[in-house]
Amino acid sequence: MGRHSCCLKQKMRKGLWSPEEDEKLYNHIIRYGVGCWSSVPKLAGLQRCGKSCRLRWINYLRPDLKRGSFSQNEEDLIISLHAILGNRWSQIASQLPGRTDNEIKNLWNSCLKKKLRQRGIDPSSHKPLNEIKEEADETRMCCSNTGATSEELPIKPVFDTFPLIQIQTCLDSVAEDNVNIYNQIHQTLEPLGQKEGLCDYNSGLYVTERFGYGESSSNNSCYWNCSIGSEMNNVLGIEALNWASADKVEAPTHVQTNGVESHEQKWQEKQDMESSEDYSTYPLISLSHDLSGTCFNVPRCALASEFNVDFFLE
DNA sequence: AATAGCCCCAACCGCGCTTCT
DNA sequence: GAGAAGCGCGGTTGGGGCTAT
Repeated sequence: MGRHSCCLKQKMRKGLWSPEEDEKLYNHIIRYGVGCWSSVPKLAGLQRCGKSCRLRWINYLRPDLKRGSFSQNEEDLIISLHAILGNRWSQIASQLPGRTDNEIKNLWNSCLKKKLRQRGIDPSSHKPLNEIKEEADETRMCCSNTGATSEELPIKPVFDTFPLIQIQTCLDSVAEDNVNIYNQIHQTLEPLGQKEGLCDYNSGLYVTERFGYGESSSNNSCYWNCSIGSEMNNVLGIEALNWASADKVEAPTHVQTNGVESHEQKWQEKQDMESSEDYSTYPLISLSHDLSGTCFNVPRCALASEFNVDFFLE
């Protein structure tokens, strides 16, 4: 793999962008769109690598960028999201319209970490600092009792703080006024993350929205797309699917397998007619055998009711 | 006024993943 | 299937501005 071929070429300009360069890049993208980044500098008449152009556009030139300092609400939202997502700056940025991952990363490293420490909170774990200290003391005690150093102790699997579900939804509607977002997300998802066997986040079940990075949507009816990786069963076994409840899907799921639709329509009918049909009777485990590559489209409202997190709904 | 230290932020770097050939 | 190319992400760096001495 190595470095980009464009970066190996000589005579590429580096460092700060001049206003002329900005203008060239801006005009080019406004007129022709991005297309292939590696060809952008040549077409725009710039002596920069495509990567540099991409970065400049995303972090500075994009017309939808919000300028100015972060509001208190934005800062609170970043802290809340960081508690769940960790250093996934691009995912955090996708919840803050007009803000870039770089900007948020810089804010975190320069200000928010400091603020949290001042409040007595450890910025990496989001736990009270005294709690962290107690844990460290316990570890030290344990080490001294066994005669082992902390490095020699058996390694307990470390799990991502944001298991199973990557929520990439546009929270613009709540960013300004939902002060309880952290508690809602955290209280709901933390128990899931704590369950054993639920924690292969990359190969397991994940949820993303259909729209991608940098895009936002006010479309309330969009679905979360839950894909089950082919390695799911290998890595986790059948228990991995017990993610929402012990043995059932409490929320209605729309399952598309080989183009065959199933529950979406029923869900809609239920919504429309307040049908009394009980969807909790669909056992999830029974679906688990041939789900490799299967795509679940879970209505957002269904997850909202499942997780009791009302910010999912606008 | 000079300068040392700190802070902030734009930009670079390296790596992993995806797509293309 | 393998290698190359492209893209995106997170970590890091370096320079400019501000402040304290």
